[in-house]
Amino acid sequence: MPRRSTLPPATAAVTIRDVARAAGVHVSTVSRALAPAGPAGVSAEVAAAIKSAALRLGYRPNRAASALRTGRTHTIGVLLPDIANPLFPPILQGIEAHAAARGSFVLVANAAGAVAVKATLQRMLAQQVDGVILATAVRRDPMVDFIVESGLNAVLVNRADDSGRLASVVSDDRLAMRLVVEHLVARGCERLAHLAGPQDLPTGHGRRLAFEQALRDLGRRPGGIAHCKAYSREAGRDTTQRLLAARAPRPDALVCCNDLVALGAYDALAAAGLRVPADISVSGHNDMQLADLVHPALTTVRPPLREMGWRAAQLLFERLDGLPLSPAALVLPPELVVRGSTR
Amino acid sequence: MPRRSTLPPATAAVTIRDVARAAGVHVSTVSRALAPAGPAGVSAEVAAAIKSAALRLGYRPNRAASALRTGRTHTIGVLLPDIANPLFPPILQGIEAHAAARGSFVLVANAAGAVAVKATLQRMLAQQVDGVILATAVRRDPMVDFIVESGLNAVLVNRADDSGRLASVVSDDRLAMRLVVEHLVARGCERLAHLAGPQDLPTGHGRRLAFEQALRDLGRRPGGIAHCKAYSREAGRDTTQRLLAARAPRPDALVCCNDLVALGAYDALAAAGLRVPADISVSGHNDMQLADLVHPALTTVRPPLREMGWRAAQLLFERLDGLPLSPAALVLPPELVVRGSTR
DNA sequence: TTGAAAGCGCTAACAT
DNA sequence: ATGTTAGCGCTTTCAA
Repeated sequence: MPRRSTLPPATAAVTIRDVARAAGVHVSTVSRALAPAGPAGVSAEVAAAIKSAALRLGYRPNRAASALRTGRTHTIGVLLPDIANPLFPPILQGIEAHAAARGSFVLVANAAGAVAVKATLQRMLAQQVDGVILATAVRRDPMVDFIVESGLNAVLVNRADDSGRLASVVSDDRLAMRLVVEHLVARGCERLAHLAGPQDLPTGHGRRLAFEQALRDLGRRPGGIAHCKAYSREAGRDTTQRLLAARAPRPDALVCCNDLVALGAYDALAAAGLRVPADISVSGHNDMQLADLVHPALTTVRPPLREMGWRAAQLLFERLDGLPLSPAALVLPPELVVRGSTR
Repeated sequence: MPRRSTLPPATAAVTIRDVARAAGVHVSTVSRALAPAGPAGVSAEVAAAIKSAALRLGYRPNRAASALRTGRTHTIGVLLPDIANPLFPPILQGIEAHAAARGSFVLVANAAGAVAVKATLQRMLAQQVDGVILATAVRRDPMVDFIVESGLNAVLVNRADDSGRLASVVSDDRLAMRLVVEHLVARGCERLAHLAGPQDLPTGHGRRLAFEQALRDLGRRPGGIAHCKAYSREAGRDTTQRLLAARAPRPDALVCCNDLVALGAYDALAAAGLRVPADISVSGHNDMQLADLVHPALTTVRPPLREMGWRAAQLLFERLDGLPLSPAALVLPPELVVRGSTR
C-alpha cells in the first residue's frame, strides 16, 4: 500500500478536517458553514461553533484544493505590454481594487509581441485563471483568435477589438479629439496639424481618425498630419522637424498623439525658435505625471485610467458570473486639461 | 452512490489521462515524461511518443492539481503600498521578469496600512503562494512578526527589516547621500540642508541618518534639517518655506528626500525669489520620469529599481529552493545623476 | 522502465 | 440540518 507522501513538509497547515474534529461535526458541514456566500443549510449554533473553532485554530481554506474541485481559482490574469509605462499602473490599480473587493487576485504579466503574449496566455491558462484582461496594444491581433478558440474569458482595456468578438473598455478618443480641436479652434487656431502615433496601434490609428473627424465636423481640414515611428520624445522631435520643413504655411497648433510626443515637439519647436503657445499651440494626450511641470505646462487629455481598469474587471466578473446583459464595449469619457501650452 | 459532479462545465480540458490513453501508457508515465525537470525514468521513445501526443491534444498541465499535490503553486505574491507610485512599477517589472523566467507568476496586491496588509497576506497564504515580496514601507512593522510566525517565505524590497529577520534588497542610501553631499561640497556649497521624509518610513529615516553621516565624514555639520509630513510636492513646498523662515544664514543647498519634495522646494524657492542653482542648489531622489524636464533639470539619485526587483525575486527563489548560502540582505548601489539644479 | 494506487483538501450530489 | 462519499488532476511511493 502506497504510503503517505512525504511532500507537505511545511508548517502542517490547519485543514477543514481539523476544524471539523474540533467542532465535532463532519467536514462537509464545515464546508457549508464556511461557504463564501454565507452559511447555507447549517443551523446558526453549529455555524457559530464552527466559525469559532476555525478562528481558534487559524484555519485558512486551501484555495488550490477548492480550485481543483470547483474549477475557479479566484485569480484573473492581466497582460500588459510594459508595466513601467506610466499609462498602465493606474489601470492595474483599478483592476486590482475591483478584484480584491471580490476576493480575487490579479496575476500580472509583462508581454510584448505576438509570441510572448501567446506563451503567457498559455501559462495563464495552465494556471487556471478565471479570466484575463489584456492591455496589449496591437490591431488585428491573432491573439484574439487564440482567446476565442480557447474559450478563455477575456476583456480588453485601452484598446478595442476591431472584430468585436471580445469585450473592451476604452477611453473615448473621438470625444478627446473633439474637445482638443474645439478648444484650439475656439482659441483662434487656424491650421491644426496632428502628430499621429504608430498606425498599427489602436490608439495611434483611432486618434488620427478622430482628429480628422473632429475637424470635418467643424467644416475644416487638417493643417497637416505626420506620423511618429513610436510614442517617444525622440519620435516627436523628429516628426515635428519634418512637419515644419514640409508645411507652408506652418501649422499654428500641434495636436499630439501623446504627451511624450508633445514634449518632443517642444524640443523641436524650441530649436526652430518658435514659442509655445505664442507662435504655436501644443496639446498632448494621457496627462502623464509631471505634464504640469514642463514649461509651458502641457494642455492634454486625461483618460479615466483607473476607472477603465475598474470597469474592465467589472465586465470580466459579469462574464464569469454569466450575466447575460453585460455590455460588449464601454467607452468612457476623458477630460480635457487646459494648461499653458495652448493659447 | 454519488454521481459525478456536474461542475467542470468548461470546454472539457485535456487531462493527463487523455494523453496517457492516446499514447497507450499509464498516467504516471505521462507525469514522469512531462516532468518540468525533464523526463526521468522513462525511455526515450516512450517519452517522445508522450510528448507528441500531448502536443497533438493540446495538453496543458493543470497547475491547481499539481499545486494541491505538491504544495507549490508557482506563484509569488507582491505587496505594494501603491501601484501607481512610479517608484514601484520598475521594481515590479524586475520581479515579474525573474519570476516569468522561472515559470512562476506574480500576484500583485495594493495594500497600505497594517490592517489591510495583514488581511492581504492572509489571503495570499490561503492562495498558497510560494512566497511573498513586500515593498510596504513602515518601520518596526508588526507584519514582520506575523510573517515570521506564519512561516511564509518573504523578502523585503526597498526597505530593510530593522530586526534583520527577513531578507531585504535596498538601494544604498548611505552611498546615495555621500554622492550627493560630496558633489555639492565639491561645487562649493557650504550650508547643506536636508528636507527629510517621514521618519516612520525606512527611507525617510535612513536618508536623514545618511545625510548626517556623509557630512560628518567630511568634518561638517548640517546647515539645517526640516521634516516633511509626506513625500509630496506640497510637503516640500511648505517645509522649504519653514526652513527658509527659520534659518539664517540660509542654506545654499537643499538635499531632498525625494523628487516630488524637491519640486515642492522649487515652488517655494521661486516664490521667495531665489534662483536655482545660482542662489541655492537642489537635489532630489529617485529620478522619477520627467525629472529631466523641469527647469532647471533636477540633479537626483537613481536607485537601481528594476535590478532591486530582480534581485528580490532571486533571493526569494533561492530561499524556496533551500539554498543555504543565500544572502540576508542586498544593498545595491544607486547612481548620481547630475543635472542643472546643482551648480 | 512501467504500472498501480493513494491521496493532497475541498465541494457537492446524494442519502438520511 | 447533517453525514457519507466520490472525485477534481496530478505526483509519487511502492511493486512488478
